[in-house]
Amino acid sequence: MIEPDLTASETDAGTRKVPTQLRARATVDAILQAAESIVTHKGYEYATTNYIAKVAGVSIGTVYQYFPKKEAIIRALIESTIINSCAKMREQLLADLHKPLAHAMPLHVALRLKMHRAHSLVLLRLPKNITKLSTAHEQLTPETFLYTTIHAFFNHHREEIMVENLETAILVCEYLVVGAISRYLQDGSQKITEEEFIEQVSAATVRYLTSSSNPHAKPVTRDQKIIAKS
Amino acid sequence: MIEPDLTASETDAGTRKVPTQLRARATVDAILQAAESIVTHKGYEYATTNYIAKVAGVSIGTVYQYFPKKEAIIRALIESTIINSCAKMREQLLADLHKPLAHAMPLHVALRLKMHRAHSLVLLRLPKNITKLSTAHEQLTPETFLYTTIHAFFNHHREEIMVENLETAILVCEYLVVGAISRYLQDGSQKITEEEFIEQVSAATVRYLTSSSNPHAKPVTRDQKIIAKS
Amino acid sequence: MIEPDLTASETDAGTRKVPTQLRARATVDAILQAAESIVTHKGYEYATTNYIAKVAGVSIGTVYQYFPKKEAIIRALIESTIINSCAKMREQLLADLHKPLAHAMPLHVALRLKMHRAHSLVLLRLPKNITKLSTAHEQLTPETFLYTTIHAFFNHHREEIMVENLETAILVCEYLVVGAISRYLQDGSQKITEEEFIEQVSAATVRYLTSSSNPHAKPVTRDQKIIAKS
Amino acid sequence: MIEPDLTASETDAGTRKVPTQLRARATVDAILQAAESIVTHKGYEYATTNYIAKVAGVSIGTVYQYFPKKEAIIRALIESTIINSCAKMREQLLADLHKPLAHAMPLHVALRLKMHRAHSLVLLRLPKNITKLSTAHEQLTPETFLYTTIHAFFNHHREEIMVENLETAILVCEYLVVGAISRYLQDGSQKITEEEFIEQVSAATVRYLTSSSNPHAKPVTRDQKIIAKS
DNA sequence: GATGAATGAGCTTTCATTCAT
DNA sequence: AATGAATGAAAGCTCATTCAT
Repeated sequence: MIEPDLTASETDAGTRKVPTQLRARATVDAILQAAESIVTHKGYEYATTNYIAKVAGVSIGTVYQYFPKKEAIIRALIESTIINSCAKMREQLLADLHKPLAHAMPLHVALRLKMHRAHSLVLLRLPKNITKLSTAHEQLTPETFLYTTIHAFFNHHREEIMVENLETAILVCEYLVVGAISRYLQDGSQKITEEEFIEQVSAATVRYLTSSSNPHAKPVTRDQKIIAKS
Repeated sequence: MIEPDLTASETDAGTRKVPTQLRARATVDAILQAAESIVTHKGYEYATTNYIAKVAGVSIGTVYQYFPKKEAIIRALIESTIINSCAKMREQLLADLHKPLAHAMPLHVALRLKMHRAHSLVLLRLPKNITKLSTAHEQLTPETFLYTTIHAFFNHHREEIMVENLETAILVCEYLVVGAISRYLQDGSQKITEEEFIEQVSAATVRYLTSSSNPHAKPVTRDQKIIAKS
Repeated sequence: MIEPDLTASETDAGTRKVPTQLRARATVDAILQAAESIVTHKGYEYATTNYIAKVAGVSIGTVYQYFPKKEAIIRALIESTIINSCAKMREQLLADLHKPLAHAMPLHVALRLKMHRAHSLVLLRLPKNITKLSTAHEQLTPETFLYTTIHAFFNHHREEIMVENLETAILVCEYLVVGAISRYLQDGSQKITEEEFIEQVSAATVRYLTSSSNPHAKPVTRDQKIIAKS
Repeated sequence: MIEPDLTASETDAGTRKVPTQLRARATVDAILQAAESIVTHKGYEYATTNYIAKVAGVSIGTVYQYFPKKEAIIRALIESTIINSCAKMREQLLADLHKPLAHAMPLHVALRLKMHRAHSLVLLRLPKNITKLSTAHEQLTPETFLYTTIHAFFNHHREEIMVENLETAILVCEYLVVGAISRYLQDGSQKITEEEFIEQVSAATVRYLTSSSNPHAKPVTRDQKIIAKS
């Protein structure tokens, strides 16, 4: 197991509870890491409780001391992965708030791709594929967690965006970006480099946002389009 | 497929074998339909062989007469679903070949959405989530089945498309359209109507294809395209 | 397993379902017998599903083909034991209907003792000790099953019985007889022979029934008592 | 018991050991009370060692400091319950020694009912249902504990009792009274009030004891008794 | 002594698969 | 060919017990 008193020196005069809690925390982390590792590298069907315990280096009894049922392990895994990933994405979104869309978007797509690559199965597949989990996880999605920040980000670029309804724009961008990343990751065939993928998807998203939403109605856009088309 | 030349034998001048083979075909279909129904309405975890047999109205022994293992049922289900769906899409793509992109794309997105809605789990989730199946199904995807047709379709609209590399354009469009549809279907929240979704995603795709690859250069892009194309 | 076509000759022209059902019936019986044997000879705590299957000579899967959960095995065991035992007791009670109480009672007590000896754990201990079973088995007791017959029996001897309230008499007799038998069987110490036990308990019951219910009020009885006491 | 001479050591002139032992006594009591509470209110199957520890407000390690195995907790619980209950019953039996049977019996039945109601599961069910305990507990029964006193009580009423063999009379009375109480308590149906139950069972017992052993012989019985006694 | 995290044998139950009929 | 009873490896989970702190 992981060293139980790594930080014991700092609270040596503290209660006995501290090392206890540290040890427990380490155990929980080991279990969650084992679960993620198995799900990612071998597939959800291999994530049996006994195997998770084995990989985590603890006994099955210990697993059940911290998680009442297998479902709870997966739930916790999804939760912590989403929270961690979203924290990073939120950070970046805020950092890039003042950059123009065309600069910020590729950075955002790149980070999201990185996040999804690292936790692809957890972020994309587990929540919706395990029927038992679905109900409880309807709001536990990266989208929900990021919504406020994304909204702020889009709002900050409101003038660049030609789509009338901002809500629709946000939603469709989410569908496009996350959907494309998801397909890209699932599609093992290396027909396109990561850099190009990021560039193309960002470009598509930015164009979607910055062109007028109705290409047949708005004169300004129409002109652009006519030019492009001619 | 299990009996690839079954329809061929139907023309065998009414031997005693025909009704037998017809019955076999009916049994196989019943099993596949039962499997799809269960996967779609109850979830993959409910698709046990015994339950599939029950829903199909045959005995478990019969199921194993036609499919050597459970995996084979799922494989056949995916295969037939993909083949059927792709046949329809191919048909439409060819029918719309002569319409401008901006007209054809929404029709295509709408049909794909319809196909995925009907067979969402089969088309999107089963293949990649059942680790054991993945290996054998790397090429068994709608994309592979549709590739030639899609390529023809895009080629036919080559002059409308500003993206230099057509392969890239095709790939990215697939990622965007299928990805977005997949996310939309998984996202139960009805934040956007189907019509609007189709319109927005089509618009995004068309703009991606028809805008110049460098969104910052104004009219020059058109020249670039001409240059690139010449 | 038990010979599946023992009686096949009689229904040889019958459906294929008959041997099937016979086989299934034999399996169910084997399971129930195994369960009773284990509960009786080793104790309820040894009645694990795997061990029951082993003793029954079937696989654990087979057990679960006939019983949805362990509880159901025990339930079925109690049920069939009670039904069989009560059928025999009912028969005897009716046969002895016309004998005077003092003759019929020892016969009844003897049979009940025999029944309880054979199925002591099942009849006496399982139903009330397994918390999960209690609820469903509140009316599934030998008393409930025998009530009508016992009532008829007592009614037939109404004139011999001095207890005013017949319901009370029946109830108290049940408590006394079954309770005493239960204690006798649990008490391994052979301080009294079975014959004497039967005689004494019968005597006690008959005296309880045939003496006046209020020894202080009824003159006839009182006289008897005064005589006895003097 | 675990500390059989604890009360003795309390007189040890207040050494440092006394508070320690007092605490130990309190801990043991807390554990036993927790065990009884769980067995009584939730059922034996809920009496896990961890849960007992929790209810007792001590750690599982502490439980195992006082009891080497779970069995020992149950054993001690039965023991202390029996000892306490029997002490009370012995007291009353001696107090009622000089009352006539017909007066003393209802009082005794009432007290026994009260004792059994309070500790029904412990007194009646635990000892015999836990196979592992049975062996060691063959003599650890209320009957064994009370035997001397009951014998004295019956002996004191010897002239009232018509049953020739006093040992038999005592045994059968125990079977009848305890058995009936046991059934009455298990039978949740309130078909009879407690008062009436006590009255009826007492009456039955008294009649059993005070009637001649041959119910068909009229007054002769008395002579028999005199003969038997002389 | 006291704590409670950790252990692991063993329980209930499921389900893909086999095989006698 | 069709049936469905039977199989048994393996899953999820419990709980008496141990042991480092």
